[in-house]
Order: sequence, then structure tokens, then C-alpha cells
Amino acid sequence: MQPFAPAPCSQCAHRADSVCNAIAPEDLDLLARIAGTARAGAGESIIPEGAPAAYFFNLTEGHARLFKSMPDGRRQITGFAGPGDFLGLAASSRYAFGAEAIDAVQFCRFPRAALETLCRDRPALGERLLGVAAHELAAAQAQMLLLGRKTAEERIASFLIRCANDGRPCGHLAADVTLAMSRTDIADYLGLTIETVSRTLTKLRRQGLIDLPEIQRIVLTDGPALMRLATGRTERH
Amino acid sequence: MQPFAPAPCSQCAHRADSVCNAIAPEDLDLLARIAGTARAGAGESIIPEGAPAAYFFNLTEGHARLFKSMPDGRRQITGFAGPGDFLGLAASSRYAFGAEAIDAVQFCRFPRAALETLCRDRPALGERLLGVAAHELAAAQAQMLLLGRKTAEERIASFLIRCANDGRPCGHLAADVTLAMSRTDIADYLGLTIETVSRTLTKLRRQGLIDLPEIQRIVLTDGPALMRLATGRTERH
DNA sequence: CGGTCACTTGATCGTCTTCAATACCAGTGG
DNA sequence: CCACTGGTATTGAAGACGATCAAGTGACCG
Repeated sequence: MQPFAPAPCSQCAHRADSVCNAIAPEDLDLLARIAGTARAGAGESIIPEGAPAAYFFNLTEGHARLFKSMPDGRRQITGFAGPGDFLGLAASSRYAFGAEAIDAVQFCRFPRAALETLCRDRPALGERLLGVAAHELAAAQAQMLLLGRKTAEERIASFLIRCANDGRPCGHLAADVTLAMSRTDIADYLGLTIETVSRTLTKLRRQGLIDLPEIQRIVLTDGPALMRLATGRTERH
Repeated sequence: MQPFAPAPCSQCAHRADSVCNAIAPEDLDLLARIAGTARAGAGESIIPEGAPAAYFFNLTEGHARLFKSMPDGRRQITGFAGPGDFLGLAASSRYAFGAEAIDAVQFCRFPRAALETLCRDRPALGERLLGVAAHELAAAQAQMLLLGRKTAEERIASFLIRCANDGRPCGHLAADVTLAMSRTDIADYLGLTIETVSRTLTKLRRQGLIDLPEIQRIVLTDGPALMRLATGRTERH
């Protein structure tokens, strides 16, 4: 991970997508004054699991995985982050999770105390953060339903729908999905093994619901059927 | 569910435990002005799943389960709430979950818009809500690890530890736990069936880790061993 | 080419589920 | 007092889904 440099908030391409849009353009220097930017290469750690929670982070380029792990190596990925995503809410004195770069990432960080102070001056920022937290909580609950009650097929379908719906209004699916993460990451996100992920993908391909032209690309040939699978509106076995 | 009555915030016994403690005593009438209280009997719905999210809630007596469900009846309990717990954060325009009373409950509710306005005037309240959200997010991530990666035995152990640690400083376990919820609720919380919950409890009893003197009461005879199981520090099978 | 790495496919195994029977308890009425 | 009922929990036997173990494929790269 490279050392932190001053953040050029006023030139940030992802300001519109991120929590920073709660700050008026003329106040951006307040933000830039407390922010720093850095980069990390694929596989590098951004937040070590259980580290003292001194900063919030904002991803500006690339993708990251958030995870919790167990002493014997079992790992659960709790979410993925892309450009514009805010990290670090799920923390008290220490981060309840870890974060690693999936590909080359760029991000900025804010000292927690400084950002909390800024929230007092700019209430819109606090409201924005609460909105982000509410959104993440709802996503976490959906993921709990997936992990606790859905079959492998339903998990994969849910995952694909989620990817295809990313950054679009609800229900408007992309025709195809380019995955940033490996099969191992998908497995650890869905509570499965890589073998089951692989097998289930080929099963869906044989059923004509998807196509796998390249290893990182998935074409949704039958979005509605996938959606039915994902929500459990299909008879099981 | 009984109709809503005015809230006597200044006499509330659970104010100290709840988000309402962010409001100074002399400003409590601001809170009382927007709040209403109601009761619900065991099994009754407090928040219908997917209903328009017009209110926040605060439980003052009894216990509730929060859940998400699927069209064929599969259900995942995402959490339990007790006196002092705040409900309704995981919502945008509609609640992402439902809430039902486990036993007789009493609660108050606040119109979202009014509470958001109050947050502007009293920044401490907004900070408190963000803190609650952060705490719930961390709990949700821990639950994802449980649901995605832990064995039945580890799930039950984690659950018992969680119950015994409820409302205490981390690591200080109660010697015994009185469960408010049924085996079905436990199963739906842990992503198991009632049969597996029952079998695993008797297994832990035979191993000498717990005792089951009454159906709703569990004595932790070997807390440290349970803790090792819960965190995965025990060799599997 | 030989090597590695990620993914896929196959065969077998085990954990948890499913289906079914039984136990237990509180409430009701004979 | 005891039989009957309904709900909840426990226990048993059989089965299925996904995990594990193992081999094979293909891409990339030195």
C-alpha cells in the first residue's frame, strides 16, 4: 500500500456517487483538509481485520472485498465495494471486518474524529452516512436470508441478479455482468465452495438461463427466470 | 395491536438504555410531542414486512423478532429486540424486514420525518443513531459469518454466548440464560431446523457444556469451552 | 515447453434436512 | 381424577444437498 497523499476532493471524479456529495462544492476544502488518498495492488490489505478503527474510507477506483474470518481459515465475505463506496461504518473501537483490494484500487481516508466533527457542522453529511448505513443494513439482512435459507442455485441466481442490478434502478438488469472477483471470492460470499459455485454456474448454463462466454463474464439469457429463482418463486427439486 | 397513546417520555424507565438518552432531560417534551406508545400481544405483528416505512420504533417492554421471509414460507430471523432497542433503521421507502412480538410488548414510535428534523436540532441524536447503525452492522456481519461458515454446533454455541453476554461487558457471561423465544425462532435465526437445534442442544448437554433444567432455561456449565466452540477454536469432528 | 494458477468435472462422503413417531405440558371437559 | 386436545420439544431413520477429495483442463508466463 502506498503512503497517503493530500486529497484533491474538488477534482474527484467520484464525488457525485459518494457520501462526499453531501458537502457543498464551496466547502470541499473542509473535506480535502482532513482527507488523504492512497493506492493498493490486487490482494493487498486495506483494512486489517480487527485493527483499531481510526479512519473511514472511500473507494475511488477498483474493487475490494470485505470479510470476516475464523482462526482455522474459514472466511465469509460480507460484501464487495466499488468506486464511490464508503467503508468503515461497522466499527466501534476496532473494525469488525477486514478489507482487501481485489484489483488495483485507489481510495481516500478520513480520520473518524475529524469526520464526526464535520458532521456537526454539515448535518447533511451525517444524514448521508445514516442513509448509507440503512442501505447496508438492508443489504446485510437480505444476505442473511440468502445464507440461512437459500439453496446453492438460488444463491448464485441472487448473486447474478445483484451484480446485474448494480448501480441501476431496481428491476432494470444489465444484459451481462463482468465479475471483478474470483470464484473463490464468490464462494466465500455465498457460503459455498468453489466447486459448488462452478457446478451451479454450468447447471444454470445447461438450463439456458445464462451463458459463460469468458471466465469473468456472464450473460443473463433469461433474466426473469433468474429473478424467479433468486426470490424463491420456483418449485424446488 | 392497541391504538397509539401519547408517550410519557419523561417517565420512561428505558430512556437511559435507549437512543432517547441522546436528548437532554429538559428537551424531552420535544420527543414526547412526536412519540406515541402502543402494545402488542405475543405473535402479533409490529412491522409488516415490506410496509411503507413511516415510523421508527423503540421497544420498551417485552421481546420481538425481526425477520425476512420468502414466498414459500422459508424465514430468516435477522435479529431479536428487547427493551431499549431501536427498530426501523434498515429501511428506505419500505421496511426491509418485518417485526413480530414474541411475548407481550410495549413500544413507542416516532414519525421518520419528525425524528429526522429533531436530528438537525440535536446533533447528538443523529450521532447516537449512527452508533446504533454501526453496532447493528457489526452484528449483521458476525451473523453472516455464522450462517455462511459455522457448523450447527458452532452456531448454537455462538447463540448461547451471545445470549449470555447480552447487556454485559464483552466477555462477562451470565451463568444461565432464559430464552424468550421458541426453538422455531432459534432455528430460523441460526439457519437450521428445529430438529437440529434440539439435537445439538442435547449433544452439548451430553458433552457437559450446558444444562437444560427447564425448557426455556439454559445453564452454561462450561462457558470457556462454549466460547472456544463459538469462535471456531476447537478441532472439528 | 514445463510450470503455476484458476476453474471445471467426477466420485464419494458427511452433515444437516426431511419425514415420522414419541414425549411432554397446559388447558378443558367428562 | 383421568381422558382428550393442541402445541411444542425431543428422538429416530432415511435421504439429499453440498462438501471433500481427486483428477483433468486451459490460460498465461517464464
